[in-house]
Amino acid sequence: MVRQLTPARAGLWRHVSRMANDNLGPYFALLYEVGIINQIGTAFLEARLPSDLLVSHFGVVSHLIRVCDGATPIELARAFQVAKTTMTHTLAGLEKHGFVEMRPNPGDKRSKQVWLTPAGQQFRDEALAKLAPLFEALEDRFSSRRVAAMLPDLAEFRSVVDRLRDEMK
Amino acid sequence: MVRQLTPARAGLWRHVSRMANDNLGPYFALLYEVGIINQIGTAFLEARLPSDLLVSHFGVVSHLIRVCDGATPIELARAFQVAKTTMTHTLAGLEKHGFVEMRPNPGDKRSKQVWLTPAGQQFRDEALAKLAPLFEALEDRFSSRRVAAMLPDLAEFRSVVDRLRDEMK
DNA sequence: TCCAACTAGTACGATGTCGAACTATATAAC
DNA sequence: GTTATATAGTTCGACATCGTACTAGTTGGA
Repeated sequence: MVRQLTPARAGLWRHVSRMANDNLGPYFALLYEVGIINQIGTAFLEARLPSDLLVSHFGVVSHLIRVCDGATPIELARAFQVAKTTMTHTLAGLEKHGFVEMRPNPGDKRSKQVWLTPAGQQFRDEALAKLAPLFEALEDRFSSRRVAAMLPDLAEFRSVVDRLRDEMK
Repeated sequence: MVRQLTPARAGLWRHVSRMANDNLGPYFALLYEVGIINQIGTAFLEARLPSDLLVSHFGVVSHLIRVCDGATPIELARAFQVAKTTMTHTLAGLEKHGFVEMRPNPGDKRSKQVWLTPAGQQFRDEALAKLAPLFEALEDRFSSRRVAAMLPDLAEFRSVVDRLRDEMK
């Protein structure tokens, strides 16, 4: 999962972000930073997962543990904002590994429920354990307190963009 | 390019971000916000591009205009942090549209140079024009000044993670 | 000079994600 | 109750991205 090309880390938005002369610059710059952080974060996690498992698999298992076990595939698709066909694919992978179990939804015969298995629990625990030293190293260079301080503005911006997206659909 | 599923906008990291009880929370929460913003930003732009063109095409053209016309494919691949095979594919698309022109690199017979055509210029101008009203709407709800204020911390975090990534490779 | 190691670019196959189309079930309107 | 519409999930085909493997050309050290 590690990229063939190592240097630079530019990303989609760097270039555009230099357009200046108007007020678009900061928005593009934000998207630039955000794109890279997302990319690196995903790559970090994925490099510490079994080779045939992706961040999406980790995410689903985490969701079942933390938010609600027995969620339906469509709920999961919405939670992760992916197409439902993509969730079908992801769940098939998890089922093949024995990390989740699909059961019929007693309240709706069209639907199913996704339940975590002990193996799925273990998968998530191990992934988190492998991630720990990484976050310790991070803490030394950019404290979680500083990150926490950035969160409110970032969340508000996200929320604004999210609503704007729906309105402009 | 508009998603089949509209609601929620959760994303990869929400779930994990609630693990609490330790200092990992803020990091995961940041990755969650960042993932969504990136996703929405890309979808916004892509929805305003001709249907068979992606943000990557827009990015390459912007790069040629703003950073350096006549760049080599490998330079572009590094700049965007994608595999060189991906850049080959992207450039083929741009060439098919007549937006760029591939010429031999006079200094290295293995290599090529990518040059923008007038049509490529126009493509970028039109894309930016379509984007303008969107950013005006944004300005009303979350000013570019506020975004600019967020940038230094975000850029530093990005830089830290970027270096960490190389060290832990 | 010559050869080993490296680099630029492409071809190919694998895989993840998507939208469209479909089946089965649910819901709402009449 | 019947029928139209909406929803859950799958299958399928399209396509973007990736890694591997290859060719052609470059570079640096014996």
